[in-house]
Amino acid sequence: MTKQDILAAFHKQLQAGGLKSTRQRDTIVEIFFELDKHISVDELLAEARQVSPRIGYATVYRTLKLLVEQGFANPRHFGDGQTRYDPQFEQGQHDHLICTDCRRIVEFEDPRIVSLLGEVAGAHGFEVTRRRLEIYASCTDTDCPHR
Amino acid sequence: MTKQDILAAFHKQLQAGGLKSTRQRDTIVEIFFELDKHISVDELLAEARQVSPRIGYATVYRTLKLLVEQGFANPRHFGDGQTRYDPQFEQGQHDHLICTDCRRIVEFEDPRIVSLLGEVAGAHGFEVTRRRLEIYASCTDTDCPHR
DNA sequence: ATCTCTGCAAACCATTTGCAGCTCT
DNA sequence: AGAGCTGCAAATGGTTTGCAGAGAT
Repeated sequence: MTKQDILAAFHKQLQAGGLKSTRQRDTIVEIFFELDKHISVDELLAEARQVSPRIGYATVYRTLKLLVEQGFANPRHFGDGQTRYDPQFEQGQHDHLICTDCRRIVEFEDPRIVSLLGEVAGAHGFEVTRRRLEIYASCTDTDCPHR
Repeated sequence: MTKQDILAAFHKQLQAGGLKSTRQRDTIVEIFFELDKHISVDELLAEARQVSPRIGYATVYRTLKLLVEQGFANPRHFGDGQTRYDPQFEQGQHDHLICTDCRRIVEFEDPRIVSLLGEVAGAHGFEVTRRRLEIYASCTDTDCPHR
C-alpha cells in the first residue's frame, strides 16, 4: 500500500462510520505516513503546524486515535514516558530492536517469529491477534555512546 | 529464589547504595512478591494499607522504582492506562499472552523464543539485554465474554 | 440544515517532587 | 547526630474532554 492508497482507505473508513474528511486530518495522516518513523505526538504536531499553523494537540491525538482504531497505526511505549506511533503500511507486522545505550530503534521482520509465536499461543489455547515484541539490546555501532 | 532470599538481596542492595531498610519498604516488597501477579500501584497500595494504613502512594512508587532498578520487578503496559509490575524471581524472563476479549493474562516461557530472538538480534548487530513480548490473542475459555 | 470537527482551555489522571518531621544506622 | 525516608499535598506532564464556532455532506 502506498501513502495514497492509505489516504483513500482512510477516507473510505471515515465515510463508513459517518465521519468526515477534513483538511487537518489529511494533513496529519499524510505527514504521518511520509515521515514513517516512531513518531511522538509532539513531533507530529510540530510537523503538521508547518502546514497548518493553527492545528492543536487535540486534533493530533484524535486523528491518531482514529488511525489506531482503523489499524493504520500502532501505539508503542519504549520507556521514555510518551506514546509513539508507527504506521502500518501492510498487514505484516514488524518488531523492534532498541539500543539500551543510544536509543536507536531498528525495525525487523522474521517469518520464523510469526510461526513460532503462533505455535506457542496455540499450545496455550490462544489465537494470535497481534503482538508486541521489543528486544532491548546494545548495538555495535561505532558511534553508539556506549563504546 | 524464595521471597525471603529476595528480601535479603533487596536489603543488601539497599545497604550497598547507602540506602536504608524500613518497615514500609519491607511491607511493600513482601506483599509484592507474595501476590506475585501483574499488579498496579493502586492494588499494591490497597494491600499495603491493610498492614500499614498510613502508607502513601509516593512510597509505593518509590519502592517499585527501587525494585525495578535492582532488577526485582518489571514494569509493563498492557494498554489499560496504568503501569503494572511483575516480580522477577529468577533471571529467566517470561512473556505474556493477553486475551483481547477478557483481558486475562497468561505467562509463558519457551526456550525456542530465547534462542530465536538471540539469533535475530545478532544478525542485526545487537546483543540482547532483555525483551518485552506480548501476544494479544483471543482465548478459548468457555467463560471468556467473547464466546 | 444538520451533524461532525476544530482549537482552545480546562480537566484528568498517573506519576513525581518539595518539604517538615520521623526513622534508621 | 546525621543521612535517608515517609506522608502529605502540590506540581508535573501526557492525554482527554467540554464547548462555541467552523466546516463537511
